[in-house]
Amino acid sequence: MNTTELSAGANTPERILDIAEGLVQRRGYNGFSYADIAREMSIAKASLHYHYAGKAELGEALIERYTVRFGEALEAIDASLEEAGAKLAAYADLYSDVLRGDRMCLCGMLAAEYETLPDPMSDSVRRFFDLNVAWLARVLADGASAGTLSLEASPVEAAQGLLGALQGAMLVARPYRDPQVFQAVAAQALGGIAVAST
Amino acid sequence: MNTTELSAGANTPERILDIAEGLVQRRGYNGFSYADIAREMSIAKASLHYHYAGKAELGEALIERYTVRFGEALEAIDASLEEAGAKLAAYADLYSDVLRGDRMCLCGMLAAEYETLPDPMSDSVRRFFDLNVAWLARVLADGASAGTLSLEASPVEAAQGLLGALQGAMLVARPYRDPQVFQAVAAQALGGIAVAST
DNA sequence: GTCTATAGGCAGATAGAC
DNA sequence: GTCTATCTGCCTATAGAC
Repeated sequence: MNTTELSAGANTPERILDIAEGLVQRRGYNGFSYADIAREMSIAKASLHYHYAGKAELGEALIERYTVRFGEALEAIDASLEEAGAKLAAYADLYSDVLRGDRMCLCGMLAAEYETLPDPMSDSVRRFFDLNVAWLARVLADGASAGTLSLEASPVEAAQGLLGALQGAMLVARPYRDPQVFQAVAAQALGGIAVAST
Repeated sequence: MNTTELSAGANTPERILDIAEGLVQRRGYNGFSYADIAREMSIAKASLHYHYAGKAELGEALIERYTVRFGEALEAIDASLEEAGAKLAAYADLYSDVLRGDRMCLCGMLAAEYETLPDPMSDSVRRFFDLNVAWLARVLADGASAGTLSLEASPVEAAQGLLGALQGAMLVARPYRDPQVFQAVAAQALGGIAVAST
């Protein structure tokens, strides 16, 4: 996913989000503080509260921006690729981008911390997953009716399976600090569904 | 996995581990405190330090006990089942037990928080994964040479894929608070490998 | 072994000057 | 918008009585 910090000349609220996003993806919501952001920006802690009233509001903004970006990436895949298998491969690539710098998917990390999140944040995490499952289920159903994919479960169940496998791939790859582990896991998840690459 | 708190008459160090284990599985290492344990045990915070000098030592003890238990469960599977597919199903059941009470695998949770853990803890998490991958790779290789499983990757890669899929299944099931989601994801991960149920 | 008391630090957050 | 100063609360951890 294109979460890249091309924020050289970005405004302050965006730069805060960029830095906070990386911190959450690496250390989790409960593993970073305003002091971490302030240090990295060479700004005072108190200044951050001007842009985001509290940590909960910052967290919400983080998920909101991330979900919008992800949704746009999914639309871009729909616009540029036809075949379902190719779309799934592109989907997996979205995540392999994330792995650089020992990150996880923002919402995968927050799913682990789910029980400790403020309610608005946990609701937003769930919506991110809903978005992913809905998109995947549609692509899988299309592939199945076109005959290029074979599903052994319902499209929604298969979609949950794919999402889970990819999120899990990022999770277990962390202790090994080896992107290859993610690639192997992802390839296997996709391979279980693909039938013909035409 | 049988992590059940049958610790009615257990001694204090074990009861501390039981409660801390549940807290980490639900809230993460950075999401609980000595105060949480003390409250649940109706004991003073300071008393906990007599049994575990610091949070890091408690965390190490947690992973150590969990890994030993898990290893014993794997040995029990080896002792009671012959066919590789049946062993894999029993392995998945180990995790579905964990899900009760909105928990994750202890080490799956710690893998997310990996970058924030004290070194001895992160090393132990990695050892837990190594143990799992080694066991799974052996079972998969046995199944492949017996002809009951078909592998499209090396045994180790397939093992990583299976581990990742199951850990991911626990992760994405959390926002839905629905064990069925885990079951669907797990079934799909296993289905991608099974060939003949004889 | 468990307690009370407390140290010392860092968290998130606010007030008010500039 | 950003700063300094400060508040309050919780955290991990220790000292020492019982």
